Amino acid sequence: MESNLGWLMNRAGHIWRTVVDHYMAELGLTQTRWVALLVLDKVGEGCTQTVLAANVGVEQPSLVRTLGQLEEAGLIERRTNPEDGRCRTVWLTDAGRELLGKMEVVARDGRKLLLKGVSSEQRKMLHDVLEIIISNAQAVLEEERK
Amino acid sequence: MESNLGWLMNRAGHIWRTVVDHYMAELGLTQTRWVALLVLDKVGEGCTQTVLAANVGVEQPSLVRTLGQLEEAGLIERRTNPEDGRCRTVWLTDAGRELLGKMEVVARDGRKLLLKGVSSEQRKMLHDVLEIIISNAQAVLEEERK
DNA sequence: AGCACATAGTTAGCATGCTAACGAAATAGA
DNA sequence: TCTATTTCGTTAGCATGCTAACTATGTGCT
Repeated sequence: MESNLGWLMNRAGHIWRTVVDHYMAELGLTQTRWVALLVLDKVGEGCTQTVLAANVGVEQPSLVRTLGQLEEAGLIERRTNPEDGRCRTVWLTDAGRELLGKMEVVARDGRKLLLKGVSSEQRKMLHDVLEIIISNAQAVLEEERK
Repeated sequence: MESNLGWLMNRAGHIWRTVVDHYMAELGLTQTRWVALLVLDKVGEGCTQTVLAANVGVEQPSLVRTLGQLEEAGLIERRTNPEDGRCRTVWLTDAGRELLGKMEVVARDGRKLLLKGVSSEQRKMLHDVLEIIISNAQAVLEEERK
């Protein structure tokens, strides 16, 4: 019954990303890159790479590579931070902002397809439960780190 | 509000796997390998590699590598199929079955930690909603394939 | 029977995730 | 003040996912 909830969580998360990626590919973006862009927009421009990595859900070195690619593609830029020489802040370029507009349309359309047959009540519950699970997981990982 | 449901789905699926993996590592297993073993058990021994790959949620070549590793570790074996020379069926060895027993304990404990604070009603709804989403996604991918 | 096509598994090579280790800059403590 | 530690970004190298292409076997059409 609930013995495969973890299993379903994984499948659902993975296949969701695959579907959206299918459409994002038409914009010339790979999964890694559009995820980074969307999260940058969500977190807010000017954040540090560490903060961005944590929100994307990858380790810093993984993000460094992706940001390098996005920078090379002229979608973002990294600026040095006068207040803290260790950090570099991340910003969208005009081209990046323009692309993001298109991406949001794609993400919304994908969401609509994937949530077909799911009531608004269920959506709300899903949202809440997912947040609980993520919070629990973070607590566990935090605890284990010691 | 619901604009980041896809985002949460992904995070939750990913972090769930990370947490369980944390404990599975103590059994000497990597994420890829324990997932394959659990799914083999769920789908049933004697299935073909294609069926197993579909259920694990990876492409065949990815699974081939993993099965090679599991076979080398003496946890599974691949047998030729007398009825269809193209297929090879996958079976657990005694060592594999024994390890699986331990893995199920780990998976159950992990699930317990991750679902803390989630009511049984919410669990049921989560289960149903995830199945709807997966089903929708499969339909979309199927459609796109044409 | 024979030829085109489909299917299962595999191999090769690329993309992307990770950990480990490093340098530069900030911070804390003697 | 100056030394040890922490933090941020990076590089290097390994593990694992993917697609493309190949071989072997089965299937279907003529």
